[in-house]
Amino acid sequence: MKYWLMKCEPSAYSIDDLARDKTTRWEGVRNYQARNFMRDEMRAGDKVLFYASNADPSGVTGLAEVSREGYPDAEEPWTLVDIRFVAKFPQVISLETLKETRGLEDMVVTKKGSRLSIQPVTKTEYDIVVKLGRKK
DNA sequence: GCCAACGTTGGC
DNA sequence: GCCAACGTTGGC
Repeated sequence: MKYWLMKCEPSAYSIDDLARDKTTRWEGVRNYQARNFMRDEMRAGDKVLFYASNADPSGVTGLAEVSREGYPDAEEPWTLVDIRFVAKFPQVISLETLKETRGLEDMVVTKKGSRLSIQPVTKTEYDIVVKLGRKK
């Protein structure tokens, strides 16, 4: 079981869209490192922190999981996965909060200049964010 | 294989 | 909307 953070601009696709659709094809990733994670490491059932980038505020808006493992995009040489809606947080866990939270110091998304749209997350980090997300 | 130019991402 | 940081491209 692995844990991931997947970014998307809410103007393109939001947690509400995922809640409505239940599952979606994670199309359009055009970065080799992110592709390699999808192609080589993601497994069905892996847990996903759904992150809204370029948002107000940017942050984790909910949870998802991998519902279909990496399969080839129509456009070579890219890969995609499907993800399934799990939960929407009652409030966004903002990037600022993530940066201030003990235990998340090494989380990729809190690092300056981290543009990778699919990032590995440790179980510890995942659990901390889920705990934050469940708080009212 | 270097690296300048260019395009994109994403916080602010 | 700005622009720093980063990834990619392509000439050499």
